[in-house]
Amino acid sequence: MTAESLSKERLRLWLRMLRVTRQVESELRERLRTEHDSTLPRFDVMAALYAAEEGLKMNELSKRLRVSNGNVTGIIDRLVEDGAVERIAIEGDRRATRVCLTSAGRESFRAMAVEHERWINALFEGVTEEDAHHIGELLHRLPAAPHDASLS
Amino acid sequence: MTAESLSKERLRLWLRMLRVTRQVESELRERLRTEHDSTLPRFDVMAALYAAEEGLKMNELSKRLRVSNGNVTGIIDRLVEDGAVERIAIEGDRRATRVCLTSAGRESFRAMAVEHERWINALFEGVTEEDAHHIGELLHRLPAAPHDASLS
DNA sequence: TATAAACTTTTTAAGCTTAAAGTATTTTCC
DNA sequence: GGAAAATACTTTAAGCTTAAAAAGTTTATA
Repeated sequence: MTAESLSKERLRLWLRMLRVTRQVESELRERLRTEHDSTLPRFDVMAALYAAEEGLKMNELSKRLRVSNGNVTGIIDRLVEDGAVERIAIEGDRRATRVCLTSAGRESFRAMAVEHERWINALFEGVTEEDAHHIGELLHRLPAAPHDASLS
Repeated sequence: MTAESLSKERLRLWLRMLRVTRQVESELRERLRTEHDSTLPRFDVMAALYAAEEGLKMNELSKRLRVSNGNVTGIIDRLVEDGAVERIAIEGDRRATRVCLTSAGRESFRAMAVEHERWINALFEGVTEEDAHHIGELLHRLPAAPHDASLS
């Protein structure tokens, strides 16, 4: 195979991945909106906080989700308004704040997470366990393989 | 395998796809910005217009890119400002407009497209032609497989 | 031919996203 | 101790994104 055709094949693969990912994101966004009055970014933030027993600092959240600092500030602002999250001062460092789910936030997340997994399972109906495993392996060879295992 | 573990495996696959896709998008966005003073949405729109000899109506563009009408309006507004695109009245239907790349727009897109393919090829360096082909096939089983071949 | 329905696009309001600049605080190190 | 650098976060400006509403135009139909 020529380098030419390899390059084209990789480009095709990328476009296909992009299309599938956008479609799934769009479905998730729609359902979070209509069924939970929420959004995908909010869900992502809440998932990260749910997994962290003691909450996270803003910059940890930002690193973990790979989004900008300012972006996290805005999303947290809104989650605080909604009563799902609280900012807690950190002893001995007045620059930073720790962010935690409130118990209402935890409850709300649990409800979304159960459905989220159901939605994904349905959307990926055509994918067998073997397929999933196989694609997963191949994805490791793609960019952004988790250099930091804690982020994957 | 239990339905339980299949569901978990699919969820893991989704999260991995999402991570890879976001990483690649982030790289592309960064390079379009620094090297071409452009953005990914602009690139997508220009790609669609480049492929359409006679340009496209706004709603065709919107359908093809799977983004909202209002979104397309804004992107086209900015491309028109930049002189990359022009709106052309359609004979016999004063509701619609046809949108075309200007020759400056075509030239600018060509330059970006060449590099874009190079970037993807480098980012997907670890993927052989076989892999690419294989994942591509599997992706057909995922949601949003092109029901309309003209959109893939 | 009216007028209702459908279509095409833009506008609006709200939120997400980034990079860059700004503010405050802590750490480094001379 | 004090200046400089690093760190943590927020603000700002610009653009992307959506859903819903609005405005104008065309088509269907009664």
